[in-house]
Amino acid sequence: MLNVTLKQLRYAEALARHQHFGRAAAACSVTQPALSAQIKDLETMLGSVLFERGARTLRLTAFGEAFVERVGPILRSVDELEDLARAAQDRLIGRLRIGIIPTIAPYLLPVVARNLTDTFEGLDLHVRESLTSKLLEELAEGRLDTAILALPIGEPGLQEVALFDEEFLLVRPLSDANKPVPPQEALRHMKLLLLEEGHCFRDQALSFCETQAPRPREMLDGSSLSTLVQMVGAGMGVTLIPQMAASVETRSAAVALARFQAPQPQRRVGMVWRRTNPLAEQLQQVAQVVRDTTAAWIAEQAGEVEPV
Amino acid sequence: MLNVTLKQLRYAEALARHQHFGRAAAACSVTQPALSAQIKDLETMLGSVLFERGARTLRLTAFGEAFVERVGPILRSVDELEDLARAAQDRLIGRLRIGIIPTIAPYLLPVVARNLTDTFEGLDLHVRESLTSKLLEELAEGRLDTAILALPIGEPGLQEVALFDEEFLLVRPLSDANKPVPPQEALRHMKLLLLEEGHCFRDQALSFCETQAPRPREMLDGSSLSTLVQMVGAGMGVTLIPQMAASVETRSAAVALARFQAPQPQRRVGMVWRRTNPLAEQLQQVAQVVRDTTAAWIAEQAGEVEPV
DNA sequence: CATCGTGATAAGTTTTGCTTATGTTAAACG
DNA sequence: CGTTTAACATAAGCAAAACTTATCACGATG
Repeated sequence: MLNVTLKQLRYAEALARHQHFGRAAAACSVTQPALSAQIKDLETMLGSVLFERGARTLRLTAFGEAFVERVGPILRSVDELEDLARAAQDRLIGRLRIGIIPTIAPYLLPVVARNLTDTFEGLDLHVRESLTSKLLEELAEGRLDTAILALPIGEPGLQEVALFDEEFLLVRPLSDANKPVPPQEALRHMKLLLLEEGHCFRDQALSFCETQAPRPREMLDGSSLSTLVQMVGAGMGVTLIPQMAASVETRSAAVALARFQAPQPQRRVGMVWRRTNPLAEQLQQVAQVVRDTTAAWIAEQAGEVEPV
Repeated sequence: MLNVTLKQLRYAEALARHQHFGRAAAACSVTQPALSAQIKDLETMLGSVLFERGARTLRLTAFGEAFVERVGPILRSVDELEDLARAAQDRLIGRLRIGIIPTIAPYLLPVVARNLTDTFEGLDLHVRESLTSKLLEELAEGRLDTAILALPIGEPGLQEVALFDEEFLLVRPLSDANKPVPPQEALRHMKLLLLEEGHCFRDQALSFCETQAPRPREMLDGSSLSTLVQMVGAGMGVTLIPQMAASVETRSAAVALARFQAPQPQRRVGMVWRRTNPLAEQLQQVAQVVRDTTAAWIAEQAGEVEPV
């Protein structure tokens, strides 16, 4: 089998340009015999002579001309390849596929997406909104680079980093606004509206209410926090929402927000990725951008709810 | 400077295809450490990881995917390069630029061109018709591969091979058809029509007539043998034409052909090329095709002129 | 917990490729 | 017409690259 090397192609191109072994060799930073040998090897492999050596002239054969004509584009493509690498090595660049759970995505995305694409110029951000289980599956299959969800996950193959903690707030009908905040244990007797099965936020809420066995009879499942809040506004019950959703979701509903006394329910939001992902360092940078973006924002939203 | 090799690109492509170091290595006919090392070197040079190694899974990084996507076309181009060489090595193929002098071209070309393109399938024949001096110049400059002209040339850098010898015939007005053929020395007193300056055939004719100094007064210069013959038919004088031109040029003119007694004037037609031309062997084959084609043809034309 | 699959690493050997020095050939020059 | 010069080929020696075999390390799996 033939075994042409890029070196030979570079030498051949130089020789074609300079029409002179010595100068071509100098241009390639090697000595003339080195270049001569490579050209000779190349010609031997090809079975045809590329260069017609005269005593004082060097000229391409017809075949050599056709050959060199094709060599140029090849070498340029290889150079592009090296450029591609150089462009990618320092900062995160190109496609980043990030999954976010539904109780985070709509609130986090608007403030974070802009900062990410500003920080990482040339970043091609792909976001997928799915339940935790599906995100973890896609992460394992390599169809996602990272995911933002509620910690802990506890998968051994996944690296977890915390982004921020946030409280859960009680959402009541506006008519209840001035009532005292019920203690934790009182919740189990109230009509608690929850997200449908599969949302981790549902489990976290149930956990806080110390309601071991879900009682489907009494709870209407909503497919989004937005729906739940509207249901509360209609007097169908109460619900919990994470703090980051508060200002958005309660703006257009007749509901009142209340903060629980300690122990306050809360969740830890974090980012995960495969431990084997070589973009780990860049993903840490992404995590930091999210942290920086959300830190002030979370605090600001907390101030909107009087501590009751 | 980066120094990516084709070998690395081939290994990377194989690894991307097989998703497995061992199998990719086998496909490349090397051992796994060899392939591993090359991939590692490649990644180090690029400054980015191409493959994400899991314990049981191997997956392309986003960068690796973009990289391999570009590698395919490059490797295919290189393979095409090797195909090009294989196609060219056995027989003459591709462009052949051949120069022919005007007193040969129109007669030789029709019978030879067909035979050449039949013999050398895929031959791309380019013919240039010029005077000897211009042909030699173009040959030296590499703008022609070979030339067919009258020998000898005597250039040290040129290889000469004979193709055939041919007589010069006397062209007289038809009214002179039955007169005896004038002896060589009588020609200098006749009104001899010749080609314009620069044609070697002019010099050869003059040489035969032993007319050292051309006498422009008495000679009208024609730019082609065809014109000369027509002038003879109009009674303006006599001329000489090479045998191969005889049947074509005298068919439509009121002239008579006559063969000289010994010593008959003649010329040797041959082929020349640069000694450094690597196509020498193939050019010898071309010469042989021309010889074979013309041998019978010259003899046949000779029979048309009675030996007087 | 032991085993297996898989890639990384180590040591040793072959191959490649480079450099310096010298040979060869043909054109150019006096 | 012999000498010089230009230019590529060849030779010898050496350094670096690349391959092979053998072994290690690690995580998944039963």
